[in-house]
Amino acid sequence: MPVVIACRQNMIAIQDTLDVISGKWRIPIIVCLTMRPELSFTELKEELVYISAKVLSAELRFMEENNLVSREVKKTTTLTVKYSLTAYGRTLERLLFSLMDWGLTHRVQITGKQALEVSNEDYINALRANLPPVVPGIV
Amino acid sequence: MPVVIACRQNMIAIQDTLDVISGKWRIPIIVCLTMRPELSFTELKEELVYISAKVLSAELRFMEENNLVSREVKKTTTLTVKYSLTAYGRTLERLLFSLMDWGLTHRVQITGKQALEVSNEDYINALRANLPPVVPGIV
DNA sequence: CTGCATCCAGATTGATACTG
DNA sequence: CAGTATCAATCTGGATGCAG
Repeated sequence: MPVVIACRQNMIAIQDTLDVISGKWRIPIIVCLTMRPELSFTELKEELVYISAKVLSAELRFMEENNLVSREVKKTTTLTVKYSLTAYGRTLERLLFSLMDWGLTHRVQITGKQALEVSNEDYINALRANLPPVVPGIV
Repeated sequence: MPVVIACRQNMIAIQDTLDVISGKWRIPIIVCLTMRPELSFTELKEELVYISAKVLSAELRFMEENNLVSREVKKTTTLTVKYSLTAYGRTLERLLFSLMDWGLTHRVQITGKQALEVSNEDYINALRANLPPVVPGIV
């Protein structure tokens, strides 16, 4: 039996996790909500700089369905909605550190340099232009 | 300063790792080469069941450029090329177990069931139809 | 303010056919 | 056997405009 069939349960589990954290904005959203535990839709949108309302909305709903984010409507004078990570959502933190550690090592492995230095400006431009600020041709 | 800017170096590191392991076939390829440490192009293609030669070729070259896979040409009577994980490629293993653990927990969290049972046949059909065998609407 | 609907562009993956 | 080239489909993310 092919390995890809025999190991399917394990690979599906890995893929499930990747599905939850893949995409252009999922990691940034999680990091924002980690650093600033409660944010409104507009605050999140400003933190994320170039995300569109449609995409932010879709991502937040996806994360809600996955129990990672809680959505709380505040009925003050003006309607606001507060988003925050659930306790379960915070279990992703350890995983993100593991991913970060490997990624930092990988930069060294591939480029021989200690870390990638990206200026604020370059990073903002990369976000706008929809280009990841990575070493061209590698990674 | 927006969180997404202030934390850019960390997020880039996470994204670097995700870029290396994301995509339909990267995880399956790594798992195949873990279970069977040396495989030819055709053997790999058979293990992966529905991958096309073009995609397999592109993925292997990408992984070679990232030092994860080594490519060795054997000049016997007939040309064969053996692929295997490098020592560096095997450093991904720990990460994959972390991803797998979270994914298994996630299934329980979302569906309330201990694990997803997918038959060989269903999994093969999903590979062919280009559909991940996941819970519809969730994950 | 908080989103949804529509339409659209670019990237990813695949099918098919062909080469050294 | 080990790929490459070309063309097509599908998927993701985005721009714009509108509504509760």
